Amino acid sequence: MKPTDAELEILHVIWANGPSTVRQVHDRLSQHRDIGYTTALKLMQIMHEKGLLTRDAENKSHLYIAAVSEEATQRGLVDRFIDTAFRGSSSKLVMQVLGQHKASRDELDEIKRLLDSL
Amino acid sequence: MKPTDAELEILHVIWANGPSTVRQVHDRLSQHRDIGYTTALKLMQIMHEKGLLTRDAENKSHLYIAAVSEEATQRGLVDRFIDTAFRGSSSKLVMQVLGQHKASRDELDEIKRLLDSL
DNA sequence: ATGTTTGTACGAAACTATTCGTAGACAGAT
DNA sequence: ATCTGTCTACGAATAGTTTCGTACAAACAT
Repeated sequence: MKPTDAELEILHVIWANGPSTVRQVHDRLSQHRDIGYTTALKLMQIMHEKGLLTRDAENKSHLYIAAVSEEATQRGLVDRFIDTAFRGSSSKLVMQVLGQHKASRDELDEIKRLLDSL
Repeated sequence: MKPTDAELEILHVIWANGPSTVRQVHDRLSQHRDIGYTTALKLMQIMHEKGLLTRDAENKSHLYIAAVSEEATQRGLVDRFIDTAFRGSSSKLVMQVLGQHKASRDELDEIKRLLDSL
């Protein structure tokens, strides 16, 4: 249910580009780090078994499709992260992030708008 | 450098209670979940090897002391989390958290104050 | 038709995290 | 002295992740 780090990398590629072949995903990943083609393939096969990806095997090169949405996945990850790293305190996490990372003025404004609506 | 989930559990206990024996940590962890005494011991020994804990071995029951601060540890975890789960967008993470988790009015006010100061 | 490229499938190695059993040291009680 | 309880140390089983080598099938080019 919880994607591993390597699985998340692949999900991000597919979320960004839509349904993709192993070749396409591997090409993308290779730009950032060393990873063998069969490694990407194996990961995507495992993700298929786990239900993270579905696939269309009509053509020789199968097309892999995200079976989980970015939103829902991130929600689950955030939940877990708040529990393990911040013992359940979401506001502590927010304070940490805002104190640490510089967001652009636009982003800050967007956050402020959201805050006012709560 | 990056504590695992089980290691974080232990760090949280020690951050909260100060230097502790294995017995004390285990008693605390047992309240929440099943965990053998020797499992806690082994984890804390490994954390000692890794440099996450130091220890005072004067007495028979060693006293384990956090070698990393809660702040610094969480900062590292957040950095990594933003990268892997949100591809570097800290504001997306904040939006997610605020949209999803209800913080108290006081917490929201505190966050707003922080935002205004940025 | 044969060799090259491109793909999937399978299995295993390397690594890490988690778990606990067993052994042995040591202190205190009888 | 010996028994009991508490502690550390050690090692090993298990499970999950990440990695890739090897094998084999299919498509394509010559």
